[in-house]
Amino acid sequence: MTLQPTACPAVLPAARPAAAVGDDVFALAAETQTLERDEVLFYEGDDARSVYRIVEGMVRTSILLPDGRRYVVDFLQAGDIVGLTASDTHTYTAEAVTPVTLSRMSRRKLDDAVAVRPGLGRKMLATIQSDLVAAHERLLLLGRKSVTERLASFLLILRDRQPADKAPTRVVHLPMGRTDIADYLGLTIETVSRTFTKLKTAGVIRLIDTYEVAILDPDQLAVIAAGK
Amino acid sequence: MTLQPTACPAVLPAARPAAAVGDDVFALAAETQTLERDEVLFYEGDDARSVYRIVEGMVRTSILLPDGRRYVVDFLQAGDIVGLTASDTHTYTAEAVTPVTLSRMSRRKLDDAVAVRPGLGRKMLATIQSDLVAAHERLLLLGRKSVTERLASFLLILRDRQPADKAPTRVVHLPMGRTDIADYLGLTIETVSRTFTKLKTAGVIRLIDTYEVAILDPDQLAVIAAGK
DNA sequence: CGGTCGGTTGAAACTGATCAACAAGGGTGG
DNA sequence: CCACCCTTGTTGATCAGTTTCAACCGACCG
Repeated sequence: MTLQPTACPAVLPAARPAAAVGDDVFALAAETQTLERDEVLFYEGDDARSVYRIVEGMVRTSILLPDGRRYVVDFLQAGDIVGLTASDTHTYTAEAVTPVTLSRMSRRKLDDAVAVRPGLGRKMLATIQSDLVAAHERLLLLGRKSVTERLASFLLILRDRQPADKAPTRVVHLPMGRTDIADYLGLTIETVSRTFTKLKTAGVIRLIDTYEVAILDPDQLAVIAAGK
Repeated sequence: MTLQPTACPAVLPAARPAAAVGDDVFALAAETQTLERDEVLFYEGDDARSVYRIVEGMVRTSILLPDGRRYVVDFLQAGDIVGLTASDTHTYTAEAVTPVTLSRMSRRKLDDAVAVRPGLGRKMLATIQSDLVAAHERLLLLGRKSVTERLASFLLILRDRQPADKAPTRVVHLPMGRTDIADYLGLTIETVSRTFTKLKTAGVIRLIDTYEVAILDPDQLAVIAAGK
């Protein structure tokens, strides 16, 4: 029995260990649920009665400051788990960025499953530890990186998370709006927009449309993301 | 069997569940090690062969960007665990802020202990989940809070982590230098210094000396930290 | 076909960084 | 034991980057 059941991604745009927790468990006893665009799955502070595994679509998790400032914790995709927390209430709000399909499982059932299968607990531990590493990388990004470096990092993160079947991943799909990106990177929408333009002018990317970016010079983008 | 073995701190300056993992295990089979001020415990990238529990003193964990920009991940105190990672190499550097005493335990031994005592795995899970919640709060802080809000939050975090025996916690001890604080809050030392002065001038705190701050108006400080 | 929403672009204001000087300790060597 | 130096923190002046305010544009919808 070991503490490192899965290898941890070493590079900065941490690839998510897709479905690390969900694979088996959610097959057992989960009901399907769907969400419209912008529909809320749960609010920060709600009782954490269920855990969800995303089947399709994108979910955004966020935290609000009393005066309305918002911070987007993460964008979650197919295979990712939402709502897993040590607390008995959710620490963030979860909403649908696109139409979403997900499997819901009661907290109780998941706990039972963990009791029966110790390997599951280890998988959860590994998943959360990799989330923590990703959070540390985000902290470095927010605390010490310039706007351009942040956006470059963001594009690379999204590219590396994209479904593998879209093989020649030169095109990054951005299902979320500029406001979401701004709240994820700690910026304003205007600055995000300007920085996209800047990268475009520099010849590093091409803006196919608002929700589609072509990476023209991946190496250069990586250099920028790494920090000058 | 449940996923929430310990209550999760609800308020923002998350109190650390002191020694959540270490209590029992490190009593079994650990050797003591000491560090001088600024001595390195391990570097980012080193093999993660051991896990440490701090007995006394303060340790800082940090990550470097290629060009020298630094980000302080956290300040760790007596009871906290250092070096616990899912990866087989450390994802950050750990150094002594003050002279430090710690218990060292090999990764192997800890793994064995976890195998024998399933409750231990759950404790680790809870500890890491609370770390993750703390990381999310830091992300909000770095992404969306002003300088004054950040420093106020920092003082409250440190106050709430202080040993309980120093009961009327109106005085916060800052073992670390201004550079460390700046790298923790994503600022420059000049800005940190100016902001201390600003809070002092506002009558919210008093600077006893460089390493000691008296909180004159805790309510006001909390209001500032919460975001205006 | 107007209205609304989200995104882009421009100009001005502001916040925090940078550059620079100075002060206060603490340690070391004469 | 004292003088000096080196480190760390504070304060001031200027600068740069990002936000804010504002206008405009295009797409989607009713």
